[in-house]
Amino acid sequence: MKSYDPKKIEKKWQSVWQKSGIYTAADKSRKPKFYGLIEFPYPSGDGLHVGHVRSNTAMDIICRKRRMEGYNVLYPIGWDAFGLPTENYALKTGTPPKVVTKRNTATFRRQLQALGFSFDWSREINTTDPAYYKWTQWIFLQLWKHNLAYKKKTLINWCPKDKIGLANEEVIDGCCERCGTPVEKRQKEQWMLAITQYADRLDADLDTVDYLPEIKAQQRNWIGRSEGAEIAFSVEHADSKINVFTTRADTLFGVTYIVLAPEHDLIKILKPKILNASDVEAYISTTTKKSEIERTDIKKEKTGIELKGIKAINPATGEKIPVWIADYVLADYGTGAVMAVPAHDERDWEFAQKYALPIKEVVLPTVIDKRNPPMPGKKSVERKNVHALVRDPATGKYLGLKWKKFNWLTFPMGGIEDGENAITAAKREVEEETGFKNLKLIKVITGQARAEYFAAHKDQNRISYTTAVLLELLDHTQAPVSVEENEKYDIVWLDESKLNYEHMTHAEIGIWMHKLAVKNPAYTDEGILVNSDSFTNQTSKEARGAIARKFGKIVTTYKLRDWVFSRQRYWGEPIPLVHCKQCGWQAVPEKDLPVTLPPVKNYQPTDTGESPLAADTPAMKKWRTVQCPTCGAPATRETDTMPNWAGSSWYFLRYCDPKNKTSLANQLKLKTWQPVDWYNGGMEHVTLHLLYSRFWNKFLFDIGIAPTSEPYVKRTAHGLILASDGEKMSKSRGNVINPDHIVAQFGADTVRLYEMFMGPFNQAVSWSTEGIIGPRRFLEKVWRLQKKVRAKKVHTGKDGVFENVLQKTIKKVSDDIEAMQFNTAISSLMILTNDMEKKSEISLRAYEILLRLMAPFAPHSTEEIWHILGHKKSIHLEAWPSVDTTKIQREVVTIIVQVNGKVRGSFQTSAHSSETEATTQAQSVPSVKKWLMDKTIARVIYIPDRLINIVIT
RNA sequence: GCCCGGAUGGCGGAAUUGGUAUACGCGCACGACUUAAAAUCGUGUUCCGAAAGGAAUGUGGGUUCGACCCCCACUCCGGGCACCA
Repeated sequence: MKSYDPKKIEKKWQSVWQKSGIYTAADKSRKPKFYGLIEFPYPSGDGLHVGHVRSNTAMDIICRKRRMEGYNVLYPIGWDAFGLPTENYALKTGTPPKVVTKRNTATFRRQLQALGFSFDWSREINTTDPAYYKWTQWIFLQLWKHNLAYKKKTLINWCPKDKIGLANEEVIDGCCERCGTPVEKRQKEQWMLAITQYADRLDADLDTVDYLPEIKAQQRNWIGRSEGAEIAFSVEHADSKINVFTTRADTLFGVTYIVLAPEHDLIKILKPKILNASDVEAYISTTTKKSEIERTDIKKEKTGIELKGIKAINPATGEKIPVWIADYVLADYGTGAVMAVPAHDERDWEFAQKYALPIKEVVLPTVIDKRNPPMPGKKSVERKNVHALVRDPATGKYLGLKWKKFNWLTFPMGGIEDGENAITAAKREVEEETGFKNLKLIKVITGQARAEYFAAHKDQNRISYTTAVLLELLDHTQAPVSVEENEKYDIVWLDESKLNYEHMTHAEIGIWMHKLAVKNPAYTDEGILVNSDSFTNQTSKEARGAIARKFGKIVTTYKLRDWVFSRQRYWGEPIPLVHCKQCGWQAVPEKDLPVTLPPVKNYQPTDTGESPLAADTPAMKKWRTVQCPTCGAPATRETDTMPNWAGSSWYFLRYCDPKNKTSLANQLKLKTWQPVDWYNGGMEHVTLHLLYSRFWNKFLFDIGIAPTSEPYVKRTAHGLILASDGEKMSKSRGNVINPDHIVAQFGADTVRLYEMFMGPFNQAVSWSTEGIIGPRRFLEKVWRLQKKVRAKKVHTGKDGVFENVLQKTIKKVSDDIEAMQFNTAISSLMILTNDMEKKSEISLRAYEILLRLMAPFAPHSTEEIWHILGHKKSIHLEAWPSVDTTKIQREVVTIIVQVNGKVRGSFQTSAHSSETEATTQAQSVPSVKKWLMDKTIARVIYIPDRLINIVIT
């Protein structure tokens, strides 16, 4: 037997597979189809990353298993090759992006092939190939024809370093996603795609797909669906109305002012009436000059300015309220105007506090005393109460009353009488009940709380509206306390840890403690309405709908914005439109597609931010000048290009028919392969790319091209591979692992196994240079098992006691691959291998089952052994082993014996023993006996075939 | 601040979802083979303890015959969103 030498066998099999085309997907087949997809790589100059290897191997294992299970599998590969790094490289070196791309894809192709992925290379695509981007342009034209693409002068995010407009999605913490430079705002005409028109479906249809829950959550979060109400506030002495969007219509009676975004249109209309117009203008100009980071910095203090002379009218109360502008209100969310309810919104509270605006409470926190709930049928009495929280600064303890007649522990408390406020009432109660009279007010714990309970001593239900006041003891001087009061309770001092509903009688205490703990006292939760006219005493939920319907209308808004689709760059798909002075924007006729990128000398965007295609050179002028397709007059091409999200928004469709010259893909072929059954990729793409491609697919579905409304049935995500220092791999840190090197050192099969074994697939893991030897040793062990195979070519039906282990492994590996638990699948293969190694000989049948189970993980070495065993056909065309579940059950089982929950021994017995049998046997186990001596058995818990727990007293 | 994850030996990580915690791999120690080394194989490897036994899954409580797993409170780490009204 030769020794295992991956260098000799891997190249050989790769070229055999390539020549025989065993991974080529058949457009026509009687087998069921399976479409497995990975995110096609961006062929960067750095070459393949070990992270690519991880995700590609995972889907490769799944696809290989599907083939063995009898599926017609499509596992395609291509290049998402438009984009900035290539263009920047071209800029630096003068090498045309086309050339760079060709070189990089060649490297990637070689690297991917060296890892033995079962891609159907005959379907390779490249987004920068004019034959491909012809259809990207075609799709754009369909969007344009359906009014989903429009040009709009808009404030865009501008990166001064890259000189490029960025989509909101490409701005991270106010900085450019690529280079980290703070982003500026610039006015620019941009092509936009109206993705917001699909917002509702993009959200709702998530219910129909099988994505990991966290992926759905992130998509929903990004779409930001929010149901609320739009309410119009009329402006005094003006025709204009201010529309606000709110999710809390129940707080309408608490609105004390209105705030407009500085960009709000109404400001210009109202300008003649604004008394302080010049100050207002000054404020607006300072805010628009602020950078995105400054403006959205949540920690900064809010600023604003009142529109003097303007009053809005609260439609619910008829009150005249001031109108402000402030940059904490976003122009492009909702209506760009908010109704401010400082009592119930933290931002409004902060603003009101700063500018001394009134605060009106309309929602009270409500508790029902669980220990003492209102009794149905008893009459209800309302009371206004005060609770006095008195702290002794010397000890930090709080004054409490331990009642003698009832099992109560309370604060000093009582009703607020006529002529009193909460503070005077609190001080009076403290003195009456405890005698302490020298008290300092710390604060009124803002607002009332509403509590419902049954007052047994009065046989009535109480609804109390209680204010809590925090006081501090100045000294221990005590006035005499009446005999009557003294008989009621003892004074106790309570530690802060006792201030909760478990120890104390007050149901409201949780509210007090919460309010004491937070800085911002606005009550933003739901409750019961007060001061709200006919809505008073309704719950927030009831009132929200009712008020919205009475004073406005119910609407849904989204955080999602339209997609900025223009880039002022060279290395992207030219937007296929021309502009004619007479006819306006015109589509390039379909027969003239693709609009190809002309060669240019200089890839540098102009300082005004125009694409190199707009450069003032004769060659570019010549490229730009065309005839208007409608009137024939001279017209000009659009010089903006598409973002690199464009090509990846529909590539999964092109794979179905990659060479089609007359349509983006043949309808029959699309129907054969769509939708993608399983799409795996990085978490970093689950918001943007996933959303954009779902949008394009939905649009293509609507116009009858894509066969399904959702492109992906199932979406999973892999974790990152970090360097051994736990940091991200990067050239600058010098901690990058090059797949070429490790393939050369250990072989592709070892690399594949290691990357699948190193940790849970969905979690980030650090690369370990030491750990990779484990999988290599494992492969060598499997290799050496060859010599233990008894009687080659003779199969027997079963393998005795060993059969059980074998069947369990088949089940475990099969299940684990489906759940992407590759690490435990490999672990169970190792266990089986270790078992086999301990035997003096193994059956050919058992060995071949092991090889077939391993084939998706280690395709080269298993193929080689398969042929050494005498097979002529590829192992990858063999059937996946099936489980015989009857053989998983064992006849003899080990039962664990516990005494009082602690393991004291175990015994072997036949399966399915009765409880009585098991109990008798358990009691006779020597190591158990001594624990049972002189003890009475109180109870026995028996889990059949597993465990018995004897409870003694 | 909000929403998702996560915390288990020296290290990466298992645990049938409430039933023997630490599978599998790395590392380490000792042994075999060898002139020697590498490779390979064998044995051991959570902690305390000579042993009997005890303790232990981030911390503190709870439910249970029994908790890594469920509940409550908290600490730390990672990811996403972030003035979204």
